[in-house]
Amino acid sequence: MTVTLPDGSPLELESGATGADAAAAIGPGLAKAALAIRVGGETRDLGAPLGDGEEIEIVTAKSDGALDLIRHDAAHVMATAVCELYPGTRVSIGPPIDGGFYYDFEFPEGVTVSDADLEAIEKRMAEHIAADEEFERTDIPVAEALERFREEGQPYKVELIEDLVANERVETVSLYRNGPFTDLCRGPHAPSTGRIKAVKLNSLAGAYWRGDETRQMLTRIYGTAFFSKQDLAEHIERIEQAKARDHRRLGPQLDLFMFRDESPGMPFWLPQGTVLLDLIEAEVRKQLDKHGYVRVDTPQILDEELWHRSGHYDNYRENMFFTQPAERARDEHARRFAVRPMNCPGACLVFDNGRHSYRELPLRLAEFGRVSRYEREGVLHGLLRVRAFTQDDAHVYCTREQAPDEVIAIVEAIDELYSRFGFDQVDVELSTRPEKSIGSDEEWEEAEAMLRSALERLGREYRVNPGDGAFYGPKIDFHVTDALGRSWQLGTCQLDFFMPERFDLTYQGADNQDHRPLMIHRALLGSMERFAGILIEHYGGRFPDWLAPTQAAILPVADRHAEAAEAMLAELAALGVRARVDARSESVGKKIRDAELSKVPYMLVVGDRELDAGGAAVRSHEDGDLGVLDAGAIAARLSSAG
RNA sequence: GCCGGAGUAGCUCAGCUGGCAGAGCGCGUGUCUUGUAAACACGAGGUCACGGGUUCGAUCCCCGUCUCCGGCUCCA
Repeated sequence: MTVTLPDGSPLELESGATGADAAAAIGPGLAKAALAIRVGGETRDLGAPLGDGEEIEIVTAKSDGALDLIRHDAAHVMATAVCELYPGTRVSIGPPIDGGFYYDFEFPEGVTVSDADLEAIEKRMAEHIAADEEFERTDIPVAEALERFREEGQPYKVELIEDLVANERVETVSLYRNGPFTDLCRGPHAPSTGRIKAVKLNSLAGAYWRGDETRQMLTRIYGTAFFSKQDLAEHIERIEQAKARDHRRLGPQLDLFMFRDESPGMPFWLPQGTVLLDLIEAEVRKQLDKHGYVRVDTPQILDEELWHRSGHYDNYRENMFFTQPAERARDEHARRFAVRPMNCPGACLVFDNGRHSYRELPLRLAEFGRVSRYEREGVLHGLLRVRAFTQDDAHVYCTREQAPDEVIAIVEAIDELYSRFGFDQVDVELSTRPEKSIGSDEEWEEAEAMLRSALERLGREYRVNPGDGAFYGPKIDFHVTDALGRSWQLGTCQLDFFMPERFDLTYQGADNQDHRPLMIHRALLGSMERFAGILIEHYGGRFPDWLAPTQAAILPVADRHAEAAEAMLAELAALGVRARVDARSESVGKKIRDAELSKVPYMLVVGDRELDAGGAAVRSHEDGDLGVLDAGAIAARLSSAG
């Protein structure tokens, strides 16, 4: 028979030949390097038989997806080690994931495994890898497999097989054996465990069986595997780098913000961080002005009744803080209040003030609105998941005809704003009706169609997230990719027919009749604080000149230069430069070092020579020595960079 | 909320099998008057997260609570 290689050339093989035979026929080097075979894009075991006329490709360490293959192998090896060390362990699933693999186990009653035990598991894995055990596939009938796993006391495997039968009507399943361990597995696998050249177990975590909160909590062990020790070392190095730019570390280090036990999940912004927030806000305001928004400011505490009207009480109560005045705390008939988790009801009350003509629409009400949400313990994460934050929120009231143009304008504002902060890749997601929601199917369909058509008019590619919309309407979410390649959700644009209904909002049309406006909820950055956290990580705390909370550190050489340094500070401040003076009795070297560590982009040394020249010796972190410049030249350099 | 881990000076961390609490940095004071990534000396700083228990005696062992870290679930 004949198969075709990737370069189009034919390869003659005896009928019944396998992937391994094909690799051997091409050359002994390839035979040794071969891990699997790809047939028409589908990866299979090297031992799988080939068919006449198939297009094949030998998978080696260099192929796409090869890492996933050995990481999957490594997951099996880990399960092997774990089952040996903890007899009676029930195994579940162990797939490769981005950057590594995991396997979920249920340990026998009374056994707890902790990070300290990972070393022993790793050691046992190393023995199986050194033994270079083969991965051996067998296909057996479902009935036989069920019996086998029932006998072995592996209920998770039994459940998986039962689901395969129910969902995919399979009649046989495949088993893979390596050494003493046999697992239900679709494959494919490399020929043997020795192909894993470097493996490391990272961490331990609880994980619900099948991701379901109501089901058994399993113990997940995370690890990673590579084709060389060096690749592993580089991977560890990358993780270290990500740690170094973690905003939770940089925030306190650079005096940007802090957290305190007195208010878990609610950041305290320090003077330096507040400057950063103000700078971010200024950029948002530019977009507001450009796109015809007016700003409002509404209360954070509102009557509980309002939240019943808006639907939040029914759909969002678990995440809300409630509050009442002390003297009424015990009076069950007293008015009850809630701290707002969203700004929209307040905006609706603003719209409800007075009568509106169709000529006023679209009415774009923007608010930097502080919201508070009760997030469950265990989900808080630095600035990225908090209990109180400021949304760069806005609610656009418009007619149905106006809505598509409004959505398009919002997408454009988002693109402009993100690129200002160095994010050029923006991914768009459309989320549709969730289970817990209000309104009719027809209205949801109309709203979803409206969002789709706006995206299509923009020629934007987007992904659909079924069931992920807000309870009052479908939404478009905007994601950016940061300097480390991680994706973050920022902005959102949500269409809402229902809130105007619930608040009985109307405008007077050209026909002199009352009409219901449509409402668009939108945020460009989402949470100001979260965005600041993302920016800290994106730039690793080393902000561009225009965004640095402190742009220049003025460093007097000796105590006698302090006065000149203060004069320079005043001059720069007048020119809009954010500078500070380091007047400590320390050496210049020390002051430079401290300024560098606090990631100040410019250091201005003021000594006898500079006094004569009427300026400061400028040292830039980026470009080094810039010579002596006066305040005007320094300010010009900073503003041109912005 | 769930699983695993952690909490010692402002920060980073050491502290053996239970026996009076330690370092570096930072901070304060003094000396030096500093020239492009760390001058020197001295000093102050602690309810060892909090509450209970075991013990002659607890930072250390046990129980509970709070917070943080890695995940799971959740993220409207």
